[in-house]
Amino acid sequence: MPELPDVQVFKKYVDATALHHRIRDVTVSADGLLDGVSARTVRSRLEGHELAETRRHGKHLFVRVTANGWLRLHFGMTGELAYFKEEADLPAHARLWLEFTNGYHLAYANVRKFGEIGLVDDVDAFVEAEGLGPDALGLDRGAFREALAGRRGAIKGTLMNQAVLAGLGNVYTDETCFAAGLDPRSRTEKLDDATIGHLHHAMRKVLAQAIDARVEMDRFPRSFLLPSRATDGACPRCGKALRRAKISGRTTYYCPHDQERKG
DNA sequence: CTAGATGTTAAGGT
DNA sequence: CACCTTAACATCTA
Repeated sequence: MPELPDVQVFKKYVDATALHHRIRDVTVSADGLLDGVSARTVRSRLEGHELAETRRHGKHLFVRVTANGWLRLHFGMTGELAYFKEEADLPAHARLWLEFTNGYHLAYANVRKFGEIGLVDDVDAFVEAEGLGPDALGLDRGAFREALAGRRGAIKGTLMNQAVLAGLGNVYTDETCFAAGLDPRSRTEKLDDATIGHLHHAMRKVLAQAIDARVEMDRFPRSFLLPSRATDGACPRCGKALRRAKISGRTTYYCPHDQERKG
C-alpha cells in the first residue's frame, strides 16, 4: 500500500542494502510501466554503475545512479522492493531487477501495472514539471495552510490531491482526519485556522508514527484507524461502529461520533 | 461470478 | 480559467 510512509520505508531499505555496489546486470520486464524510456536505455544507464543515494518526494522514490542521473520509481497500488541473494527469491511480478557484483539483487515488483519506472536528470525539475505539491512531511503549518488556500470541496479530496501536497493517499488521509477528529466531508474552504493547524499536526504525527512502525500493521499505535478497517470496524477511540462511505471517489472510513464536521 | 482494492488521470462539470 | 468529480485503467482476491 504505497503511500508516503511506505515509500519512506522503501527509501530506508535501499539505503541500508543496495547502495555502493557495482551493478553487474539489469533485467527489465516492465511492459507498460516504463515512462518515456526504453528497457534498453534503462539497462545501459544502470549497468556498470552504482546506486549512490536516494530521495523521496510524495510517493515517488528517486535513486541516484553514479554519473548517470536518477532512477525514478512509483509504486502505484501494489509496488514493492526486495533485496535478496538467491535468484529463487525473485518476487512474483518483478518488473525490474539489478544484480550487484556482491551477488545480491534488488527487485522492483508490481502486480498491477499502475506504477512507473523512469529516468530523470534532475529531481526538482521533475517535481516541478509534474506539478506535485510540497512533500507532506516537509512543510510547516504555515506552508500547509498556504497549500490548502483556495481549495474547495471535501477535505478528504484536498488532502489526497498530489498537486496540493504530495504523499497522502486514501489510507493516510483517513488516518489523518481521524487523528484530527475531523469529518472527512468537511469543506476545505470553510475550515478555520485552528482546525487547519490541528490537521497539520495530526498529519505529521500519523506519518511519523507509521514510518516508525515500518508500516507494519501489528506495530501501529492503538490509536490508528487502519487496522480496524480489516477487523471489526469498531472505532479505536469510542468502540462504536465506523462508518464506511464513498467520499471524493474513494471508500472512506470514519467515526461519526469522534469526527466532527466543521464546514 | 461480481465487486472492490492502497494510485493516477482523461473527460466532463461547476 | 481554475478547480473539482467521476469513471476507467490492470490484475488479483474476498
